[in-house]
Amino acid sequence: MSPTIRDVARRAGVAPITVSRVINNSGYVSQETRARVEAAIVELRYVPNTLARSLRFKKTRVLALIVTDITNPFWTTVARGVEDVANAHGFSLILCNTDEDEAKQDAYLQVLLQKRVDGFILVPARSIAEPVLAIQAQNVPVVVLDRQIPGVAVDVVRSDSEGGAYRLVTYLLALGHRHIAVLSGPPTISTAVDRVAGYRRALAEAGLPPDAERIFYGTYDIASGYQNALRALQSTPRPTALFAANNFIAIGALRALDEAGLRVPDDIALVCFDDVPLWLQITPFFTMASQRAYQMGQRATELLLERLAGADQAEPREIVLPVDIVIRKSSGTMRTPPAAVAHRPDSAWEQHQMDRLDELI
Amino acid sequence: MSPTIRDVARRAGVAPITVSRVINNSGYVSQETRARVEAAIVELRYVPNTLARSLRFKKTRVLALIVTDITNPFWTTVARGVEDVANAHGFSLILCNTDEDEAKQDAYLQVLLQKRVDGFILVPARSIAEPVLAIQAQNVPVVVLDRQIPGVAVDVVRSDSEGGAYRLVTYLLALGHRHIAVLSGPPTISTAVDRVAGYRRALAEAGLPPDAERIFYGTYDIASGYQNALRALQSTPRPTALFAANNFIAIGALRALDEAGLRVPDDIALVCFDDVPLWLQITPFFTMASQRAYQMGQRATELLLERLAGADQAEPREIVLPVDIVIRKSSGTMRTPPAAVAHRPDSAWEQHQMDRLDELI
DNA sequence: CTGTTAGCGCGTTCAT
DNA sequence: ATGAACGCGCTAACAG
Repeated sequence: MSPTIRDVARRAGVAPITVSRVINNSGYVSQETRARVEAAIVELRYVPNTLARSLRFKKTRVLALIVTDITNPFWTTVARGVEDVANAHGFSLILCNTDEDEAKQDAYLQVLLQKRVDGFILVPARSIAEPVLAIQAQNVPVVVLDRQIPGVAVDVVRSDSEGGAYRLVTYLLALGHRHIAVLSGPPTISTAVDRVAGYRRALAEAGLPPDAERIFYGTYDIASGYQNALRALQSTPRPTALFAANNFIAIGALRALDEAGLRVPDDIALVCFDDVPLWLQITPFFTMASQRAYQMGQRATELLLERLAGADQAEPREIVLPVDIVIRKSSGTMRTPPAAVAHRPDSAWEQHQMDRLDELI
Repeated sequence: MSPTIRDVARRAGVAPITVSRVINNSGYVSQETRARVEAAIVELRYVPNTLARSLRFKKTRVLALIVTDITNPFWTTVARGVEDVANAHGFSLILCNTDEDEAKQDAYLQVLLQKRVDGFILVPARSIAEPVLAIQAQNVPVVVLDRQIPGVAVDVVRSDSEGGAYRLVTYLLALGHRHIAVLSGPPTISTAVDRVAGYRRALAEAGLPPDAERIFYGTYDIASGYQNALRALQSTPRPTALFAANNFIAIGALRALDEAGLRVPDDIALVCFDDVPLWLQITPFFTMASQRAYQMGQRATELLLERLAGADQAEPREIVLPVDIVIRKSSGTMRTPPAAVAHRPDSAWEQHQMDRLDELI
């Protein structure tokens, strides 16, 4: 069907291997034959077959990125970071979406192993060892992203969830809040647990009694945020501030508060983890702990590429990126302004968007 | 390195082809040998090599989807539609993002052709024939999504941009607006042109003079929406309504209006094409022409799979999906309410999200 | 029911 | 500077 290296060779009156040399710039080829071969390639519209090449090399130059929610801008930003680094090194990327569903995740893992991708960047649907071990059993390098998995020797890139939560809640406490509820994600995921831990540390440090705690686990989506916000409002005394463990939870909570007739921040404060996307920041609103999403993707890919380049034996590394506390309106007026960190975009794309806007303003 | 069919065969004391038959459930294999083979597969953690299989079959069972902006929820929704249908038919999906950059697009096309994907779903960065012809030259089926390309025999799935724009602007006219500006995308892309065409038809039909037209081409991003909104505000008399040709343009425009001290809809109306994502609809706000994004992805994939299934010779088809006009707050109060179509989610996922919310409300 | 042969497209090894 | 032979992992076609 489509022409092969043989067809080109015949056309140019040379041996297949000569065509190969032309394509790959390997070995010696005279100017003249090279020209003939190149002409034949154009005439036949020859396109090299990566499949055969990969079979030969046992390398595909393809990486896989498995995320849990492709509709969340946080993850698409991470994906851009991964893709940019991968492409810069001549790797393609296959992006897969699990919806936090373990069955879907495991199905993808199988398919990708069969495709012989050179490496994985995995956001595990649950903080357990099995999927990582399954990959490692095939001698394929893997980097775990965003979440911790206890007891497994594997590279990890994540944000300081505990610290970010701690600082965010501490800020609320500094504003005078004494009844703060946390709306978290699934207790099976380390980030959800870590953010609760940061919350608890802040409360404890402030000397609040244990019964001040209002902890609501759920899932990392809008519906859960809505539901748990309603629950939180039932607790007595009613919280004066809500801490949402991710952006979607915050959006769901905002809707619940809106329906309950509560204005943010006048009637109740609302802060969250994760950026809402740049383009929701029409009027900067959410006070939040902003993860460096793009950078997370970059660093994870760099780690993976290092493994591929031969750092096979090196000790597993854990990279914990800092979280930026961004003070805006949803937390209300502060009495003693703490040191606020300005929002700093970390993707070229995001930077570009902001630059374009800045030029115009 | 990783075990092959041969290793399994040796272990089980059979010939390689027998292992193949077990794996693929093809041909006859006795219960007993099957059991031995399966045991060997488990012991060796054997994973079939898709590369070799694809080389043999000249089929990869992989589809490629090339979109122009993966950060726009419209496109991730489309991608879900594609992926769901593809997976249901045993196909994997490679998702690529071009940022409306032709060079990036063409680079991806080359890589994907080399990977021998079985088919393409392409959102062309520009409405020109070359990229489609390049794919067809390799005898690979391709479906063009969202945009028209004049003079090329190819399957197309798109929305009725002209009609949607017409109805949206007609609605504004019915509200009494006589000075309406349109903020569109690149004149090189059919949707941007079509939406302007619908706008013009509505104006003409209302008997407005040609000088009532206020047309601003740009790009499909926030910065462009911001910039063109500012320009539009300069025209005299100042428009009383803006029509943004996509969601990101609307968001940029909203920011411009905010900075200009204009409230929507009290001081100026703002309507747009494309959904803003579900989770921006905290308080339903934008009046818009909503494309059936998920369905677009589905239909495109179905068309592509039909071609793969052998409908090779069939005439090119063009599927034009209707656009739903959704009346909400950003257009202001109406005097004579037209027949508004309720927003109807068309993805299982979106439906799920809404159901969960509805249950709770 | 099971095995042998051959070839998918490419590139390394070793000749010439 | 160019080419022949071989094998990457798998399976269709044809024995047995």
